Amino acid sequence: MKQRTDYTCPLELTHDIIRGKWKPIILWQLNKGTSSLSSLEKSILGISRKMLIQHLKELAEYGIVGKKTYEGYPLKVDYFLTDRGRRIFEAVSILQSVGIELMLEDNRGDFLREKGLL
Amino acid sequence: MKQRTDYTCPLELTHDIIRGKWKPIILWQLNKGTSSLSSLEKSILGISRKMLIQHLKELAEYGIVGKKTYEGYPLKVDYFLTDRGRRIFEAVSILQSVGIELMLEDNRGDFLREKGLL
DNA sequence: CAGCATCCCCACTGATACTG
DNA sequence: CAGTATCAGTGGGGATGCTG
Repeated sequence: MKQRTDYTCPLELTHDIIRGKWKPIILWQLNKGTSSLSSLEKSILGISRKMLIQHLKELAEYGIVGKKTYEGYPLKVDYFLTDRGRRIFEAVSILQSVGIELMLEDNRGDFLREKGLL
Repeated sequence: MKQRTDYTCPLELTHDIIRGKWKPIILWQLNKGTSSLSSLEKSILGISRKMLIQHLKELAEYGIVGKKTYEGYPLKVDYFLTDRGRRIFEAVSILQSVGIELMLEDNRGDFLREKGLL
């Protein structure tokens, strides 16, 4: 993600980092314990492998996610939330609760039930 | 902002709403009490009037900001955070603290001092 | 002071195919 | 299974000028 050069506030820096379309849902899945590329890919509706990797890399650059690579075949890599990632997750968690509220108002309770959120 | 059609999670809905480049800083300024278009414009470095209005409108559509128009000339309009907006502000507030942390690590303490954040 | 209309660019994203 | 490379589209956002 492109970073702006003039800031009014530090929050713009963080926002530029997590603006990416899939960033919050990636953090959400990581927090749930999903840790491999392929399981992340399967758990996130509509994401492509390219974007998944790109977003994970950006999140790692800013110390929001960590990565552990294991030796040998088949290849195995675990992604996880860092302490900082867990702090950002708190913000994502608020987005989730507001999202549920918005969907309820919009008569999308069926979706929420499907997902086991109601 | 374009909304996706397939969701893994309600948080993606909220994220699509606040993804806009200036949305968080607008919420931040509104929470500080900045309420008119022109004062918002002046307080946010780099924003254009077009984007400011567009983002305010989108935030209003989802009940995150409210708008009060006064009669008479000169025109006067006040924007403000709704209850929902204040909840989202909690998330923005987390972004702010992480942003400060990131800037400190990146030796940008001078910027923070200029802004009175240190 | 508040807000709308247009034109235009490029950054973000998606699709597809290939490699260790 | 994890990751890279390339090409193409599109819509988000910047600039500018006009209106109530």
